Amino acid sequence: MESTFLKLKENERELRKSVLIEAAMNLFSKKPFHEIGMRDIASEAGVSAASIYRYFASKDDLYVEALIIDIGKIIKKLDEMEKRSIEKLAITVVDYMFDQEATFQLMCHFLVRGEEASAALEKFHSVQILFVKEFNRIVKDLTGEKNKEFHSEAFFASLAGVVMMFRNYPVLTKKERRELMHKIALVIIEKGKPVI
Amino acid sequence: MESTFLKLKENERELRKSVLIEAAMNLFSKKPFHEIGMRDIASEAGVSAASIYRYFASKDDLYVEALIIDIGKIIKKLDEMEKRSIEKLAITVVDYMFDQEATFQLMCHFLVRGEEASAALEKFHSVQILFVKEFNRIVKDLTGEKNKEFHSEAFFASLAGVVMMFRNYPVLTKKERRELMHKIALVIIEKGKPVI
DNA sequence: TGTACATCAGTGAACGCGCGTTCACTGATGTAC
DNA sequence: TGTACATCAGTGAACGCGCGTTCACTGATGTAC
Repeated sequence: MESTFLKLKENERELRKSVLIEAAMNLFSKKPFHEIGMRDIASEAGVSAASIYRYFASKDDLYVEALIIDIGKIIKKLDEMEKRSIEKLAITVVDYMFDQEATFQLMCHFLVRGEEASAALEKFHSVQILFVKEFNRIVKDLTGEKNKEFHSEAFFASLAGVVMMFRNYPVLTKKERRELMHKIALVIIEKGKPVI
Repeated sequence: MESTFLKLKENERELRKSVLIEAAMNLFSKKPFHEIGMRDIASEAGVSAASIYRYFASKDDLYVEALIIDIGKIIKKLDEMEKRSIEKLAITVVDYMFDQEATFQLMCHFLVRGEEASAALEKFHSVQILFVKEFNRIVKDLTGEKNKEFHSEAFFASLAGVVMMFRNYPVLTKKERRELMHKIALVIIEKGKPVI
């Protein structure tokens, strides 16, 4: 009985956390990443900034948990993808990173800062490893080949680089940028031909 | 006579600018990118923070000019490379981005922030286009093929992605990370085989 | 040669702001006896 | 049933700090006549 109550409370706590995380994720598409502060997230969620610290140790801690949930969604999306092919995988990944400002910004936020060695960064590193493994599994499932592990790592890293490089590419419209990224993604996976 | 004096003055001004830029570039390897402020750059250069604003309109303006100079150096380095091959090109690019913290951070700084539309960002966009063209030229010179333009774009973007993804990859030592990145870079250019 | 003026590098101090985070407190709910 | 106590979500206000940038000013150098 007691433990059930405790569990309910724990669930409720998790729910509250995810409300805060979703508020943050919402904001990312409304406001430039670097202009978002704790007060913004709080008011988006309808609470005070101080409240957030009941649930997260720091801003980076909230961010890393947000990214974890988001990565879970990507993995799920890739797993449930219909008519799976390596081309479709690439397009889906590129589109996700292009459209979900939150995902991309959070990913860069943690990837680009090295050093520092905070608790949040350690958490991120665990997720990073986990994601690489999951992505590798998905690629393996798809190709059936016993390809060496670093191939799928090369694959994802390349796609990430393409999105980073061209998501704000000048002159082009958003639509053209998307098409360019798709084109390049297909170049990357083009089989049996020189890549460059 | 007058115009000579004016020119000398202009030269001196450019020299002073480059002193500030070099001070900033120096700092990037000493201190995490996001902890560097105008006062740091100023004291590294031996002037006051206010002085910087005699030469640069803003922090981002200084940064973008620093990046321009750095990109010039990369292009020069790639052009002067001995025993040129596409493999060596890849390794050189990867190493440069891995070792020159300044280059990598500045590149990400401008690539990741979109929107905003500041004067500095517009400057960056010109350089971005210019760099893509130069890099394309180098790749073309090297391969001799009439490869389509987006191939060299795919190539560089992939390498950038690899560095972003693995430069702080946990568990591994710095040496192992470098080796991993080299390995992946070679996978990316591996010809006549499936990329993934 | 001397004097008045213009130019501009350089600066210390301050402005103004916003940030992440903490504190002391309230009030609601559940628990113990 | 009532009372004392514990727990904890939530908060307004403040802390403390550092940032990019501006301002009013000094002083050196060059120019004009």
